[in-house]
Amino acid sequence: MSKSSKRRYSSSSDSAEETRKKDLLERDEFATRLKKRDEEKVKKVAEASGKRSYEEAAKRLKMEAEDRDKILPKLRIQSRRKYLEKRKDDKVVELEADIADDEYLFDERILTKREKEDREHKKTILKLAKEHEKARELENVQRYHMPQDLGKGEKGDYVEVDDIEKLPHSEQKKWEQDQIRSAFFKFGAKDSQAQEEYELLLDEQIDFIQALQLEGNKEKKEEQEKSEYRKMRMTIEETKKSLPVYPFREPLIEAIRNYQILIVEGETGSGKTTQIPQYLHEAGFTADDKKIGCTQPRRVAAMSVAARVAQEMNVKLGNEVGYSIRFEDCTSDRTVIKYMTDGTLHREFLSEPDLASYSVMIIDEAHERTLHTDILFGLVKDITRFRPDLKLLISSATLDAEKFSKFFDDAPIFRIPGRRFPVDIYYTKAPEADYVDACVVSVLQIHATQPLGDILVFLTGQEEIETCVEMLQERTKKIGKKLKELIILPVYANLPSDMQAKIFDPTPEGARKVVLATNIAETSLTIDNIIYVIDPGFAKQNNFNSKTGMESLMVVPISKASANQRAGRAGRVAPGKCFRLYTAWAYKYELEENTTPEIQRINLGNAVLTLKALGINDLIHFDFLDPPPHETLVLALEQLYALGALNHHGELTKAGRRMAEFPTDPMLAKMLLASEKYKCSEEIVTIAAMLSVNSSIFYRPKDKIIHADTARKNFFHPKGDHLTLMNIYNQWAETEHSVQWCYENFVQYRSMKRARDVREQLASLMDRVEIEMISGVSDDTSIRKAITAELPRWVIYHELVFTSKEFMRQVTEIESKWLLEVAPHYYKSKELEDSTNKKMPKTVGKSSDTK
DNA sequence: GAGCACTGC
Repeated sequence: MSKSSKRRYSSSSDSAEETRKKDLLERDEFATRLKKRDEEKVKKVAEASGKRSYEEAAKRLKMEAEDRDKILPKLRIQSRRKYLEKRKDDKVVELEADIADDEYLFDERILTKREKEDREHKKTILKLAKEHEKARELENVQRYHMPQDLGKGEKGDYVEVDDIEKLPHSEQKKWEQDQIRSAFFKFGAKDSQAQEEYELLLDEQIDFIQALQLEGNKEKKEEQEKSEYRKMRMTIEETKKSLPVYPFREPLIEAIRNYQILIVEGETGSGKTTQIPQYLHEAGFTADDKKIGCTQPRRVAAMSVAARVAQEMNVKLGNEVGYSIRFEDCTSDRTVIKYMTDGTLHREFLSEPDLASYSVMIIDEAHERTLHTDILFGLVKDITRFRPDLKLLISSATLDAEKFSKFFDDAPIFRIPGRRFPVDIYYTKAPEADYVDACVVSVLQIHATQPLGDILVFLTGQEEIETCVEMLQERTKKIGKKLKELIILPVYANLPSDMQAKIFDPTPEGARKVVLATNIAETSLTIDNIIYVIDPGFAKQNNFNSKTGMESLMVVPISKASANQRAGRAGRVAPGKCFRLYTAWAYKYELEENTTPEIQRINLGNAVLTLKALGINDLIHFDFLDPPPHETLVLALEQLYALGALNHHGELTKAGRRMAEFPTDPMLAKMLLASEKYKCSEEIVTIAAMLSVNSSIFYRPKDKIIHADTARKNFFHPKGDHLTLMNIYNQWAETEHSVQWCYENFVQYRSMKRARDVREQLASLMDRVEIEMISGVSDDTSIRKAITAELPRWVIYHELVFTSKEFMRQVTEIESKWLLEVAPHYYKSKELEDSTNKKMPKTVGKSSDTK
């Protein structure tokens, strides 16, 4: 190195040092501004409601109700006028879809009898809407299925037939109702005798052998006797006392007082999720304006549990008891019991790193080991060290408790029994080569030989399910009317909501329902009346290869824990049977004990950025329950450096601090920031929103593939998928977010609605990170330049996925010189020239998502 | 011409 160049090097390093210092200073200033903003917001909320006693609050509620009654007629006229001005049939349809979606949300725990009432109710609403009245306020009332905000003793115009019945149900209520129904099930000699002759109809059969029983702790007889009693209407108080957790109330409170961290081991149906926060509230843990927090892995769970607890405590949802999930914060300054999703708490850490407003934090369903729950373990463990007053409860199903206890410095384990019926487990004598075919045979075999009761089959994906549906339809048609009716229903996340809802329709008398489901039925959906489970033992799993940076979605054998969870689905209503399409030997020796936790399987870009923003610099030594692979962390850090979120010291830059505000992959966050420079923030926000609804925009049913694909071609943009996505969104927005439009174009309304929600959230976050929303100033090129910031390479792909082959999803063509413009710290011009000579892979520059 | 388990922010 020559002297002059050496000098130049050192001087440039000096200025780099200055830039770094300046950036860090700006970052801290930005962080201070954010904090101030948050504090002002909190202050405003507090001022608005003030510190009121309980009586005052009740009084105010009543006054509010009176006020509203006064202005209600006025509002009605206003809303009617507005409605007439902008009369669109779409609106009515949209309302219908909204209701359907909301119903779907809650239907999981809803009874068949109720569904009828629901449908009636929906019709009434639509009728009303069509009369051009109350449309607006109905929308508000119906949105969350909340009881109306009325004073005591008052009745609203369209109060639900039975307010209590309308509320989402907790596990416990479900249990109670299940008991009633189980009494009606027909298990009799008459059935099996009559069906013996059908066995001859089946040309093939699978030999199953019973190996063991998944133990239940309730005998059927005992429960059936009890069900007579249960049929009588129980008061809330009686119901609460009948829960398995109830006898443990005092010892549990005692244990929580004595120990800072407690592992609560309890099976489903023990009532722990709904009762423990109430016990703690009653025991005075919410004094001094402190809250009890409880995290759930799923949105629906957070909402429905909160609703149940509000009902039990006889308060309005959102006041003393509330929930907070993305897009929806249903809490107030009076909230003392707050249910939330684990991801929400993770985000909350950014504005309240010490959880100062909580006295107790409950991490529920810890055994599910979601990414957010795993990160929370490390964060809350850290906090308990400097906040001795914070109580921590880790609630989990059996088996994992010991592990949690060990992680949390040998915290004591508190065991609560659950309630479950026994499930007989059957294995095949020999391995099955084609498990889809084996499923079909097993279903027919059960249908022909076993007493009535619905069947749940676990398959791996949409295609498999569609094949299986076809095969079953064909076979049952051949057999004809000799067998009882078999209702075949598919369910997977990408299936439109109205079709999903069909699995909740009651099975007609004398018929049998068979539900073909993905893993969605393992935890997310609970279907009534399932007596038989068929488990081929496979699932699709996402895996991230940090060496290639590629994600893969492949069919893998499930774990023992997962197999037992599936079997348990048969024992909710009555004693059940689970048919495993693998051998007992395979179960014992080939299946893993537990599914690899998510944190070890996925790209950690966003997680690492959030942790950095929380001031955790040494991620390699962060206290993980199960640490992610070293390479994954390194790759995430490298990627953040490439995006300019970290400087070469590994410190968070100002850009990084801003990026951390977005609940997206860091690549997308960078793209959003870059839109400022290229004056296309509106467009980029749309694209980011569309990208984050992850490729479930198109609905592609097997029988209408051609139609669906033609419809898709209409949106094609020659410059790439990102712009195509923007086209789709804009066209949809132009139709005023029409449902009809979605149907016509084979676009999933649910996904589009979600994109709209995400878009709104991103837009407000843009304001938060001080970026103006600009549109229409720029052309395709600047939009594509901004996209380039997403990932400074030659083609921009949003995802790299290995399924049957390597796929780039969402591809946009870019020019190599833009890389230099966007990421000068990462690319040198020489490097680019060299590599442009190299032969590109075939897919480069081609659009993979829209052909 | 190919394909996309499930969540969550």
